[in-house]
Amino acid sequence: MQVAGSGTETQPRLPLSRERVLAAAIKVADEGGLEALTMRRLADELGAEAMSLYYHVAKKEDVLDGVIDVIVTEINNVVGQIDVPAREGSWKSAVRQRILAARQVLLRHPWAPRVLETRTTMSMAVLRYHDELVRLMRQGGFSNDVAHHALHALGSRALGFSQELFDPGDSAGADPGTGPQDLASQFPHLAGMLEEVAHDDPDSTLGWCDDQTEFEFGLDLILDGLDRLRDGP
Amino acid sequence: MQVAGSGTETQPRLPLSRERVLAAAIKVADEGGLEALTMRRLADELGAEAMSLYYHVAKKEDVLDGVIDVIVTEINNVVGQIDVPAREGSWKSAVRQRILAARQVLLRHPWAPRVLETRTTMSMAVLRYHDELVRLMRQGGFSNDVAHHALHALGSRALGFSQELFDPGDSAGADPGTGPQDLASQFPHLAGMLEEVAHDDPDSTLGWCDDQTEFEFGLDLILDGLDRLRDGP
DNA sequence: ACCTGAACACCGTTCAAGT
DNA sequence: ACCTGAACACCGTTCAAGT
Repeated sequence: MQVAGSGTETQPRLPLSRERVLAAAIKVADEGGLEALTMRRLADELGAEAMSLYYHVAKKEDVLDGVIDVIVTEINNVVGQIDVPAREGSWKSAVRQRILAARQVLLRHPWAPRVLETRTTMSMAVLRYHDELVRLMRQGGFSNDVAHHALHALGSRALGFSQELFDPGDSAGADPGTGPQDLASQFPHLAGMLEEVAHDDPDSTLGWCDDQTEFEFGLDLILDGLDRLRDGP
Repeated sequence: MQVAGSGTETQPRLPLSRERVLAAAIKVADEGGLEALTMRRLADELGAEAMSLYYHVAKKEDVLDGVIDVIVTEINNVVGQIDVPAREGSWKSAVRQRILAARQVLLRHPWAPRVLETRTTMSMAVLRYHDELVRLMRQGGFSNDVAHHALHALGSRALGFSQELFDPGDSAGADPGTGPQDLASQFPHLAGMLEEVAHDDPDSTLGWCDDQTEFEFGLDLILDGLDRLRDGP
């Protein structure tokens, strides 16, 4: 039902813009997953035709680039409100806090890491985020060389997620005998491990078995290792 | 030009099979990248029609599952030839060797990690690979609990690759002033770091800036950290 | 300037039909 | 049993045309 208006002003719909397109893209992906994000469904969300989008974005890849920029900018805003450490040795908790804050943002957009990984051009926002990490590490006493290694070692963990290829809590474990042979007997060490740790893990995050506890374990392992390397490789 | 044959036997082309389809899929992706791997081009490679593939595989996802299984099986074969450690404390080099061997296989299929990450069902071959890692860690004195954490901490590194969101050697660095403002002044800490490390990195591997040295640095950081946790969290 | 309809070249997949 | 042609529902994208 269209509000026809009184006279000459015609505003049947607020006009499209790059910002509106990107916001709608995030909404569509949040609600329907990444496979729902097509140009046609994105246009639907905006009450327009697919072809109209091309006036505001170059192509679909441009939408994906833009969407990542919006999300990482949000991360930068959240992270910018975290205090910089006063003490010298507190680089670790400062970096840790930022990474966990970034993670909180990405948890609201579980599809975003997959898009982030496929970007070929470096987003300004991603550069800014890492620039800040380097600053904190330098202030914490790192050499440039170790800071550089640190960025590589952290990899995608720097932005708050990690790739889990293997989900111990899912396919093996629990009830054995789901396969042609008994899984537990095919993979005895894995099965034994899972039996003992009783990996009950109801929170699946970011789509992989990558829950908060395990993420922090891996993160701290790396941060502790880096801490030992300060002031020299 | 078809070899017509002498009489009644008609073998214009060896018949399709799941194995042939998967082998062709790997070939197509190796040669043309992941975006080249469509059902139609895959059929072309086999001298058949796209629709014929569906007699041997259920759907495209099945092709991707199968292709990963083939590659990780190859990894398992390579890794199976590595000696198991005699000494007790050598778990680390045993795991390290396996991971670096897995990496060598994946380096020949740079598109494979991206497919691996999107699998929803756990491959038997991936289970087997991780079962072996757990075995080595248990023999090396790890508790099941720490071994479990270790798998999570390694994440995709266990199979020889890591996600690099940020490529210091690429967009920033080198010649400044490519953007609207000077990149080096926008990201001073990053620029300073890059200037000092003079990151000349001609080998791009797996498609990300994730070269052998940096991969091993991150891997060793994690393995060393794990070593300290043996026999207790 | 902003938006659209029709059209193009491609997808994955189904299904009835061929041998 | 194995393979195929025609067809369907969907993509991203172009381009000339509308306001």
